[in-house]
Amino acid sequence: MTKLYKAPRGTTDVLPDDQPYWDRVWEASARICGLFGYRRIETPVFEEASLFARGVGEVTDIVQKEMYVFQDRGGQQLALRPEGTAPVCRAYLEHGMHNLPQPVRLWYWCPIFRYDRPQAGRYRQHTQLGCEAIGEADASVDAEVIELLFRIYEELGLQGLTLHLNSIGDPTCRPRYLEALRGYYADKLKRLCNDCEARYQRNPLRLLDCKQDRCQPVIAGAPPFTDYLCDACADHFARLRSYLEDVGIGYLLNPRLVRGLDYYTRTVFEFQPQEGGAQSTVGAGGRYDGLIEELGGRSTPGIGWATGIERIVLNLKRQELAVGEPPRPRVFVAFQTADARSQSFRLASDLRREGIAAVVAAGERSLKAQMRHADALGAEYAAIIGKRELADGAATLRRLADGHQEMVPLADVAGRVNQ
RNA sequence: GUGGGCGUCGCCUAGUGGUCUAAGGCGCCAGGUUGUGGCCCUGGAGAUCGAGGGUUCGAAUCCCUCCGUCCACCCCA
Repeated sequence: MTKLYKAPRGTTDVLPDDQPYWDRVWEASARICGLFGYRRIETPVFEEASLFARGVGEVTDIVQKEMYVFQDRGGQQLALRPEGTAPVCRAYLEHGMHNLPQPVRLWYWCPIFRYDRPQAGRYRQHTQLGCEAIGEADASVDAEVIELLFRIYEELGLQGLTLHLNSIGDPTCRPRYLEALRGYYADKLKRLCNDCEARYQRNPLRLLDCKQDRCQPVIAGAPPFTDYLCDACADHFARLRSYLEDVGIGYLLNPRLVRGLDYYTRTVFEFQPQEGGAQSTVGAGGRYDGLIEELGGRSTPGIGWATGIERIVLNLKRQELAVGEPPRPRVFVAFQTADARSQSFRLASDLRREGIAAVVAAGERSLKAQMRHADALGAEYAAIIGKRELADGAATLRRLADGHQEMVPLADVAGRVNQ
C-alpha cells in the first residue's frame, strides 16, 4: 500500500461544512468595501522576489526567512506572495493609477504564503482580505480605512475586538525617537533577554513588544514615541483620533505597538481579540508613505490593512456565531426499478432547469436506501418513480417533513414543489 | 529557527508491557419479506495503534529518530 498523501504542513482544506463561514465573510467584505467606494483588485499569486525585498524590507523576517522563493524555467527569481500591499502598489505604478482620482481605493482577497511554524490560526498558506488607499496623506483616510475594517467586523458580529493604535512617526522624527530609545536602554542591556540584546542593535523599535517577563519593567519605563513625534506627525495622529471619535470607534492608545514591516510610517494599528493566544491579531495595518517611492514611483502616500480570513473564521466559530444553512436539495429523485432510471434522471434535470435544486439517486440501491439518503441530505421532497408512475407518466411526490404524498404528473412536479 | 505537550478506524474516545490477531459511540453500508426516510433492532465494512529503528521471551503501552499537530517564543493576519 502506498502512503496516503496529506496536505502539506501549514496548509488546510476548507471543507464543505466550513464554507458557510467563508461565504459569510466574503459577502460582508465585498458589500462593505463596496459601500466605502473600494474596488476589488487581483494580483498574481507570485511576483518577482525582489519586489518584496525592496518593498517589505530586506532585513525583515518575512523576506529573510519566510518567503517561498523559487526560480522558474526561465531563470527568474520569483516569490509566492508573502503579503498584499507591495503587489498592489506595483500594480498602481504599472497601470498608471496616479492618473485616477486620488486616493485610489482598492481591496483584495487572496492567498498569502509564509514559511512559518504553523499554529492554530497561523498557516503557511492563508487568506487575507486587505484594502489600500493610495495617493492621499490626509488623516481622514487613515480613519476611513480603520472604520472600513471595523464595520466588517461589526457586520460579522465579532465581539471583544480591541483596536490598538499608535504612531511610529516618519523620517523626520523617527531617528530622534530611536536615539532617545537607545539612550534609555543603554544602561539596561544586562537586564534584557537575549533577543532584546540583539534588537537593541538591529531593530530597537522591536524592544517595545518583547513578551519576556524580565523585559517588561524596562519596557514600562521606556519613552513613548508619541512624545517624540514631529509637529506634522503629531497633528496627523491627533486628527486621526478625532475622526475616529467622530464615527464612534473606540481605540486603545498603545505606545508599544510596532509593526514588523519596514514600510510603515505614522499610523499603525491592530485589532486584537480578548482571548486566543499571542498569535491572534485578527487584522492590522498602517500607513506607508515611503513605499511607492521605494518601488520606483513618485513620492505617493498610502495606507491599508490586511485581515486573516482563517483567524476571522476561528473567532466566528469560537463565538458560535450562526452562519447560513448549508445548501440542501429540495427534491431527491428516487426510483424503484432499473427501467425507471432514465425517467428519474430526466425529472431531476427538468427540475433543475426550473431552478429547483434536485439530486437523483445513484447506483443500484433499494428504495429504502434511497429514501434514507434523501433524508440524510435534508431534502424537502422525495420524488419516487416506480412501475405505477412509469405507466402514468407521473411521480409520487412525498413531503419528507410530514410524510404526506400523492401522485403527480411529471409535468406538474416542479409546480407542486414551488407551491 | 528554539523550547514543551500530544499522535489508537472518517470523527470522538477506552486501553499505559502479556487476557489487544485492539473495545465503544457517532458516521458509513446493508437488512428487519413483498414500492418509501426519520425512531428502534440486527449485521457489515473500516485501525498492523503517526512512520522507522531499538529494549524485551513479549510493546498501542518503555527508549531513540523522523513526521504531523497543539502551546509558548521568533515573527505575523
